[in-house]
Amino acid sequence: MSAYINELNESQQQAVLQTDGPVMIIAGPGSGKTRVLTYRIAHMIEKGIDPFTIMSLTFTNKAASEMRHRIEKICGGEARNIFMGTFHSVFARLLRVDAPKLGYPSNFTIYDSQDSLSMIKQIIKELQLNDKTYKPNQVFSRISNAKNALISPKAYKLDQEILSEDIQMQKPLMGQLYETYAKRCFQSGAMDFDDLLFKMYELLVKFPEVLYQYQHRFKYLMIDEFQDTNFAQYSIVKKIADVYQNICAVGDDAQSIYAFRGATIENILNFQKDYPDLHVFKLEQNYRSTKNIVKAANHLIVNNKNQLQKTIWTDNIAGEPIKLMKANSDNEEAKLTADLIFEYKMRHHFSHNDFAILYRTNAQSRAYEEALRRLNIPYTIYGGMSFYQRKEIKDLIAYLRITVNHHDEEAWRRIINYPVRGIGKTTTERILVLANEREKSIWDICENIFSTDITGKAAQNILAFTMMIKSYATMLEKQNAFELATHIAKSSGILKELHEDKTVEGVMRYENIQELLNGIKEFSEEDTIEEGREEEFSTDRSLGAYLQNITLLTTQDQKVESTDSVKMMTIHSAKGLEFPCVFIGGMEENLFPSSMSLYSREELEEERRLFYVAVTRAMTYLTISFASSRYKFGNLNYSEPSRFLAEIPKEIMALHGDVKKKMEDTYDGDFEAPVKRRIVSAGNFSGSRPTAADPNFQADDPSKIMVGSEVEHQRFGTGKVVALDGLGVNKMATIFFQGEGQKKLMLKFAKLKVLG
DNA sequence: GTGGGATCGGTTTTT
DNA sequence: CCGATCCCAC
Repeated sequence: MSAYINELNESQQQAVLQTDGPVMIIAGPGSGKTRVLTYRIAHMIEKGIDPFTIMSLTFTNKAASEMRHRIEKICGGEARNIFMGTFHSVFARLLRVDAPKLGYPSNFTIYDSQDSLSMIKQIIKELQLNDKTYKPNQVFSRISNAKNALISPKAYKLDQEILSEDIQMQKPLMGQLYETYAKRCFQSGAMDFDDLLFKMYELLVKFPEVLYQYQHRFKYLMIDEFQDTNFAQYSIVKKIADVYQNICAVGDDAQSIYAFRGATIENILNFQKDYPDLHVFKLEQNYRSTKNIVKAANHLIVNNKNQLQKTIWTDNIAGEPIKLMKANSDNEEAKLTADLIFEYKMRHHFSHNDFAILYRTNAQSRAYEEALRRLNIPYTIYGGMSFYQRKEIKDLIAYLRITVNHHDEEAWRRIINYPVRGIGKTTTERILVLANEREKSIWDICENIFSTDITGKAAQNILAFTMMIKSYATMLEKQNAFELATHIAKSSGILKELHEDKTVEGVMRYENIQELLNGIKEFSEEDTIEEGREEEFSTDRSLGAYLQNITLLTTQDQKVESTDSVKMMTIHSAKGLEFPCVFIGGMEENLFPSSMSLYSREELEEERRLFYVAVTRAMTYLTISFASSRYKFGNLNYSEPSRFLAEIPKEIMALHGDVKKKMEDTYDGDFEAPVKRRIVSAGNFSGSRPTAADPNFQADDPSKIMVGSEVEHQRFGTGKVVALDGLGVNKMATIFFQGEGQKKLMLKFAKLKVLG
C-alpha cells in the first residue's frame, strides 16, 4: 500500500481501496472528501488503470484542476489524461464533437440564462401573450424543470397531468411556448444550460454507437457532490456506467442545496436501488471545525425529517462559543463585521484570506463592501453580476458569437442596431416574422434580404451588416482569437462609441472592454493549464473554445488576482470551501429562511441545510449576525431573528461583548430602539427641474443637491442632505437626509443630473 | 428612427 | 434600487 494511503483513517482507506464496482461515499462536511477522491484516483492510476478511461465530475472547474494537480504530484503527468470538469463543461466538450449528429453545428453557441430569458420574452411577445400571466421567469423555470426531468416538448404537450397543472396555473399554452423556444434555440444553433444535459442524453439514446463508444471509453466514473445532481445528470452517468458499473458517487444529503435546480435526494436513494451490490462508506469524522461548530451543525440538522442517519463528530478542540451579533440595520451589521475582522486580524494574526462573509442573497454584499472599504480591508466578491454579464461585455461577445455561429439569434438581436446603423424596430421585427414563417434562421433571411419585401436603405444596411460579419468570419482561420476580437471591437464601432462617452461609467465600460480583450489575449496565447480553467480547452485556442469556456465558468472559477483579501459570497457559492473565520450575516426570518421558501416543509428543510452548509464552512471562529431592521422594498418584515438561531444550543453561543460596547458608542446609548426607516415615493428630476412625481419633496434647485444641501419634505419637514448614494446608470440616487428633531436618517429617492 | 424622460415592476440560490 | 419598457418630441 502506498505511503499516502496510510495517512487516512479506516473508512477513508476503505473508500480509496474499493476502486471497482458501484460505490457510494457519504461524506460529512470537513471529512477529507477531496483527499479521498484524489487518493482514490491516484491509487487507481498506480494500480495500472489508464487515466484516459476515468471520468470525474466535480462541482467547479477549479476543483477539477486542483484535484488534477494533486494527482499529478503523486502520479506524474499521466493525470493530464483524466477527463475532468463540471457536468456542463464535460458534456459541452463531448457535444462539440457529436452535436452535428443532432443537427447542431459543432460550434454551437451556449445561451446563458440572460439569453434564454430574452428569447422567451421575445416569443411571448410574438405569440401576443400577456406577460403578466406568462411571466418570462416562470416560463423559463418551467421549461428548465421539464428539461431536467428529460421531458421533451412533444412529451410535454402530450402529458395530460402537466397540461392540467398548466391550466390550473392559467398557463395553458406552456407546451407551445416550450416547443417554440426549443425550436428557436435549435434554429439559432444554440443550446442553453439545460440543453447541455438534455441533448447529451438524447445523443446517448438516439445513437447507440455513441453510447457504446462512451461506455467503453469511460470505464470509471466519479461524481462529486452527488446530492446536487438532477435527474438528467444522473440518467446520463448511469447510462455511461451501465457496462462496467464502476461508478462512485460522493456526496452528503445534508448538504443538498440545489433542489430549486432540479437536484433531488431521491438520486441517492435511487442509487442504492439501481445498484443493489453497492459498497457504502460513511465518512463521519470532521477534521475541519471545532467541537462547538460541529455541535451547532448537528443540532440544526436533526430538525430535518428528510435525511439519512449519520453523526458528525470531531477530535478537535472545543473552541470558542459561536458569537451572535445583533445590529440595528444592515449597514450597522456590516460595520460591526468589518470591525471584528480588523480586530481578529490584529489579535490572532490572521491574513485576510482567512475570512469569509457568507450571506443568503447577492444583494447583501453591498453593505459589507462599503464597511470594508472604509476600514481599508481588501475584499473579493464571488458571484453576483459577473464580469461577463455586463452590458458592454455581452455586446462585444455577441459580435464574437455571431462571427463564430452566424445563426445565433440572441446575439443578432443584441447588436443588429448597436452601434446605431439605421436598422430599426420595424425592420428587425419583419425579419423575425419572416424567419418564423419560412422556418429559417435569422441569418438565412438576412443573407437573402433581397428576396424579401424589405427594400431600400434598410435592406442595404442589413446587407452591410451581414457582409461585415462574413468578413470577420473569414479571419477566423488566419488570425488568433485576440487579434480577431480586437479587430472586431474597433471596426464594429463599439470601442469608438465607448471611448466618446466621457462619464465615469463610460470610462469604466471602456476599461472593461480592454480587460476582456486582455483576457482573450491571455487565453489565446497560453499553452499551459491555468488555474480554474478546463484543461480540455488547453489545446483548443480558438475563439469558439474561448466563448464556450467563459459561459461555463462557475462562480468559484472566477479569476482572482492573488491578493490577500476577505472573501464574500452567497452560501451556495461557498460549497466545498472552508475558512478559519466565518461570518454569516442577515439571519432574519424571511431573509434566511427566505420568504420564498416557506411554502412547504421541503423548502424549509433545504434552507436549513443551507444554513448547515454555512456553519460547517467555519474552522475556528464563527460569528452569526442579524439586524433588527433591514432596508427592503415591499412590506415584508425583516426584523425577527431567524428561527434557525433558536436551534443552536444556548450554551455554545455568546453575545459578543465588545460589539455591545461599540453599538452603544455609535448610538449614544439608544441603540435598543430600531432605526426608523421610511421609504418615500420617488422624486423625479428632469434636467434641472423637478417633476410633479413627489409633491412632498421640495428643493429650490434639485440639480444642485449635494451633501449639506437644505431640502424640504412636506411630511418630514426641512432637513439637510447627509449623504448621497447610488447614482447608477440611470442616475437615480438615494438621498439620506436628517431633519430637525429627527435623530434618524431618512431615505429618499430622487433622479438627479450628475454634476461635473 | 432616435433619444430622453417617465413609469412600472420585481427581488433566492446557479450552471 | 435598477432595468425594461412605454411614450413623446424631434
